[in-house]
Amino acid sequence: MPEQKPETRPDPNAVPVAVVSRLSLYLRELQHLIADGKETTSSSQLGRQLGFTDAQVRKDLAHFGHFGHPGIGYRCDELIGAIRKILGTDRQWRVGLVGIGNLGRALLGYRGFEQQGFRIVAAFDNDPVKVGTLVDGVEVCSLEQLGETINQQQIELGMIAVPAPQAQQVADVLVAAGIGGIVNFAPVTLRVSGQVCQVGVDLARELEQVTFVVSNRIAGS
Amino acid sequence: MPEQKPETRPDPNAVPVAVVSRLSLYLRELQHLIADGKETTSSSQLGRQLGFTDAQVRKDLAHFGHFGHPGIGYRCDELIGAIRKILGTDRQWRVGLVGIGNLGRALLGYRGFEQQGFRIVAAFDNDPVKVGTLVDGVEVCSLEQLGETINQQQIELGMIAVPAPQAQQVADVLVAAGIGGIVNFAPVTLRVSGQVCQVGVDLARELEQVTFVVSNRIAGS
DNA sequence: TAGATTGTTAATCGATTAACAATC
DNA sequence: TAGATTGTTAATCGATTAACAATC
Repeated sequence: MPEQKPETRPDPNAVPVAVVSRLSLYLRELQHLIADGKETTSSSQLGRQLGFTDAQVRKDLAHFGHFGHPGIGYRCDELIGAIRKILGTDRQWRVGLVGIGNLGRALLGYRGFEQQGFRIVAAFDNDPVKVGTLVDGVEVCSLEQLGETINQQQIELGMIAVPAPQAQQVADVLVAAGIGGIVNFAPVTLRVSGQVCQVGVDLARELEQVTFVVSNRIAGS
Repeated sequence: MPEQKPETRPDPNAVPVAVVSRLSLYLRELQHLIADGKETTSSSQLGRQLGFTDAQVRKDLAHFGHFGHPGIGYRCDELIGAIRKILGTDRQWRVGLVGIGNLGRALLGYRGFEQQGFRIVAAFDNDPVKVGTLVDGVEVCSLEQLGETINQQQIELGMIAVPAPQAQQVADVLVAAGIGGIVNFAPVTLRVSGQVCQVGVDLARELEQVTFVVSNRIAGS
């Protein structure tokens, strides 16, 4: 009797983070292709546009299943659906935003989130002047209500946009409230339980990557 | 006669980008240590706090010189100076910001840039209502003045915070004006001349990295 | 069919880690 | 000195690329 063919559902820990990060890029590119009226694409086209080899594109996708059609390529809409399912963005995610300063306000107003399935449903700040006000249609709550609201509103993801010194204690509250994952915009490395996924975004750091290249290019040439 | 010992100035292309990206993290951590009154640290301490091995910390730094003291470790202020020099942030950089929407305004107000040596000296938008106004002390100029102003104001770096469909043409103008590097916040892959360093920051993409982990953790456990 | 393109294996390449002599 | 920690080499590990049979 043949063994039951096991579902190709790889241990997510076995998938390199670099692969997942490229998956998002493939998704963006496919969305652009669809917008341009393209029905299908190929690993070499995707690779060319993003600066990868065709082999890498195929290998990355092969981690998760067979999405292509030999001789044809990939159907854009099919692959978009597949990648969204892999990334978990085939549904809406309820997001809580902590810190309504300059950056927080921008995140609240940023249209790019909704397009990809993210909805900021609650905002928090400890400035009494801001609490109770409506920013982009979302009411600002006090930080004291953070844990409580996470549960009531069924918030699954948190974004931290508070000043660096406050970021860790906000993270602690989010974790205690059972948040699933955190995107942290404060320039500190957070210590969170291994149960909670954390990604850090440091805007100045991105600029530093550029200055390294620019400085050394000028010096070297 | 002994050969002139060549300056340890490695081909910047030979330094993996991952190393440079960690350099920024070391810098942040060292700044926190200084703020806490610490004078010295060690590769194992830095590694522990950031989640790397001690060997990796030493190897990364060894790409650029000998900054440590055997038996002692690293002097925080010394290493901060060394890393800033490597990253090129031992001086101020003049930055131009294109796109004064939600995100652009936040970038203008973000304090984290100045702390690391970045100064936004010009802002651009093609909305006539915004042109001429003052945002965070910076006058908003028309996009038509972009190329001209880059040169007059000696702007070396550009940040793009316009909607995705306009990002490429903004990048083209920046490149034509001789910009050194670009940080792009629009969710598109820009095509720029190889002479210009480009880094992309896609906020939704960061969230997708989190949802991947959260989705699959829940599914798997 | 001929041409195109996938999924996958094996080979290559590069990055991380472990270990240790040199140093303070 | 003994203990601590670096810088560096060699060994390991993992990721990328090249190549090609299978497929449409």
